[in-house]
Amino acid sequence: MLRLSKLTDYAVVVLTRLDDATDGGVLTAPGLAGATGLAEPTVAKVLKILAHAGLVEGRRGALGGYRLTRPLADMPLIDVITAMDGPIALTACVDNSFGVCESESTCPVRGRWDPVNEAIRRALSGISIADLAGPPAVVPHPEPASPVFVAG
Amino acid sequence: MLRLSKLTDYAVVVLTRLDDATDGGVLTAPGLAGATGLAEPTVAKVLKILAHAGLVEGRRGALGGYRLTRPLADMPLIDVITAMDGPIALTACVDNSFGVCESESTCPVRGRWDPVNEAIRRALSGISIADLAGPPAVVPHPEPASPVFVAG
DNA sequence: TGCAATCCGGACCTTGATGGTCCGAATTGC
DNA sequence: GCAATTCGGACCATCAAGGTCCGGATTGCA
Ligand code: SF4
Ligand code: SF4
Repeated sequence: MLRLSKLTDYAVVVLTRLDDATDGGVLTAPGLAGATGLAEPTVAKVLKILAHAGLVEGRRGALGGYRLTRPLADMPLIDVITAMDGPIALTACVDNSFGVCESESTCPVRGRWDPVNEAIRRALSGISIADLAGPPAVVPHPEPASPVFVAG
Repeated sequence: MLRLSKLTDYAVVVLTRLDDATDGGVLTAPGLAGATGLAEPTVAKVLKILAHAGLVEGRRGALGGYRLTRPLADMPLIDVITAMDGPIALTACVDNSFGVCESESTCPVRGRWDPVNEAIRRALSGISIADLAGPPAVVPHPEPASPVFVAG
């Protein structure tokens, strides 16, 4: 259903909670688990992946924990999605991938999905995590469609 | 990876092939399978789902087959995705769904995904199947981001 | 110096959805 | 009446995602 993975969803929740203590302090994985209501191993896994992508920073040892590397306003949503779910790729044939699709030779839409991917990437790049956690942002219907393709 | 299902991809392929004979004629499922290089049962399944959604029309009996109900230019991509993969729903908490998420009570981003869904829906509504099958449509980078949220 | 707390990395298994296949029933043209 | 074709549903296999667990490394404290 064009649904992103649960881990990505949890990542956003954890990131917003992690914003509660950004002033030098760190939060532990069990602490975040308790704050978010998620299972501890799951939160730990999410934090590990986020740390691997550089979105959060982990400090080991006693009094260790996780800390944001950037304010949430400077963290676009696409970065989180890319970190958790991998790059945006609606179909198997992206960029220059071969051999993944059985009918790549006779397919008339071979490589035509790239603009669609670009459109979604652009839509997701304009949204930051702060927008998802901030005040009840209103959607003002800015423009009807902003067409991506030029009519041939 | 924010990837839509293969069936949706195949649906687009079948639809573009189905456009080859729209002038009253119909195409059979095995014929389309041969033209697309996909397995016959898979094509049949795709056509059944598309027929159920009203995107194609099936005629039974001898000399039966499938036919497009609309030109591809009037068939936005989101209709095909909705027909195959169901409605666009990035997370479990869409609109007014309860009980699906375990941490729906303590989640700070509860319901905040709806604008994101809207953004993607809008991006996908501006693209038709004809754009995917037509000439090598150029992407002109119309606007940088077209922000969905208003800065609070 | 020893100990406890915490992150780190990987491997493992379980589950759910998806993809793919098949068969019987209904319908239409000859 | 017969053959051809779609229609509808059920069925099973496969795969990736979700979730869990353990050992090792690092840091602060007594
Ligand atoms: S080659 Fe065609 S069928 Fe294969 S993944 Fe690309 S668009 Fe889909
Ligand atoms: S309530 Fe929160 S955690 Fe649950 S699906 Fe919605 S955004 Fe995700």
